[in-house]
Amino acid sequence: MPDKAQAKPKSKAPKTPKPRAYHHGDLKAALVEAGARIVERDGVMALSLRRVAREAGVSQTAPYHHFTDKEALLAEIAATGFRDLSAEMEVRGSAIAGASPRLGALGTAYVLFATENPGRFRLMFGPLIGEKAAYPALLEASLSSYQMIRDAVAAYLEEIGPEEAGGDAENPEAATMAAWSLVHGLATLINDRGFNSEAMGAPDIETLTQQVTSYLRNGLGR
Amino acid sequence: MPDKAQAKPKSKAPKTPKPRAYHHGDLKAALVEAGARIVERDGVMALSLRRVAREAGVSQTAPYHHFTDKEALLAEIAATGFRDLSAEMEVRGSAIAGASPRLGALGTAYVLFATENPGRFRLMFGPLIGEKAAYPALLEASLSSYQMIRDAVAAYLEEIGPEEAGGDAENPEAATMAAWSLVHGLATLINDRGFNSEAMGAPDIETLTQQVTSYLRNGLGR
DNA sequence: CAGCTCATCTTGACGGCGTCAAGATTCTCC
DNA sequence: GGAGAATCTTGACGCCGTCAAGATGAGCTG
Repeated sequence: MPDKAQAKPKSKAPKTPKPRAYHHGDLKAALVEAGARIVERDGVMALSLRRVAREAGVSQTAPYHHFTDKEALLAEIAATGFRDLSAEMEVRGSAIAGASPRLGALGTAYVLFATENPGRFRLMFGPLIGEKAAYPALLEASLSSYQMIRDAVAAYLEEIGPEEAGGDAENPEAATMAAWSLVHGLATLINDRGFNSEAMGAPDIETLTQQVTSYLRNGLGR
Repeated sequence: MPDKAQAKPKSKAPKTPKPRAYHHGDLKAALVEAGARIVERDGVMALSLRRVAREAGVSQTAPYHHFTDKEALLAEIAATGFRDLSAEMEVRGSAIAGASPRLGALGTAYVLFATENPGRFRLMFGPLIGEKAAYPALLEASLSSYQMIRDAVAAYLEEIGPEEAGGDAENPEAATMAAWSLVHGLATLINDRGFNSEAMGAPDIETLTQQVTSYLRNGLGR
């Protein structure tokens, strides 16, 4: 690497404005990105720390200066998955007026994210990360996704009114659990298909999701 | 290298009534059993082929005479999981009259199996087995579990009558997908908890399951 | 600028892993 | 009882996660 002689604008600031830029630039982010690429390309089981380091162009032990162990790197990749999931739900849901179709849009976004990013989805919920709550960034990102669904469920319960929603209007946790469970189970079963996904009469994933989630909406609203 | 002049097994049964009893007795079943024990005791990630062999008292390569590779052993363990799941659903559901409570009993059995056998449950649906359809025994066992749920859903749709069930009475696949998705997602989320399972107002898993599945039943029946 | 300090990255090594190759042991069957 | 196949063992290879020790370069203080 010849020219890295690029000097930063020393015009000011004894403090570096960038967070960190030592030898590599930003190896931590590069490792997360390389890991996510491997997971999606070759599957969860093909991801090894040495492979990630190789893909990032550094030695095998370089990651240990940014992550305490392999699991910590996996947790960071999973956290980016939750952030992307939240972003996709935001994109698909924010433009839609009406709590019921908005809830359906969130479910569609959830299932679509899972089927378009199966590697990271398996990482986010699979057993490769033993204690997910041990990683604050992962916990926060997952709670953020949870709250997006919870807010949509609460808005839906409020829209249909208290006499329809029963006591759930004030405590939407159980209804949220049902909604998340439904889309999460559907996404998991689609991803681990091979069982018989085409056997049912649903042409594509989007309509299948709406078909399945409609059961819950009808149930929620009585 | 020192003396292994230990007396050989003199317990010489002339005719083995069992299907196969060569050196070990029935190593294949012993390996599956040891593997399931390790998975439940120490988690999915702690299961290695060498460890299973050690636990069964044989050398590291002995399993290769009964399974083509590690994944094949995992698939066999997962298949026993599906068989046990079907058995538990049978036990809980068969004694119950009425399609609606019977469907609820199946859901409860499903979630209880997942929470009582989290290791095997993760094996059955996690990413450790790449192509699940590549193992006939696993495929058959999982299809058998699927059909138990499908039959219960179909019976329920028939009980509530065609005008309530809509067109689903003749093709219960979508409704089955919804039912399976709901309990499967709930089981997964409970097992990977640490997020916030106690936050909602459900005391134990059984009532939580009934609470959540009641949404779907109300939805299915109108 | 000199020099210190520390974060960063490297090389080398250790034990455990999945799996193959080759040899030893034991069962089945004629 | 002997042939052949099934079963199990020892040994080895390369990849893995991770630790220890050293090299390199950035930023701070004087």
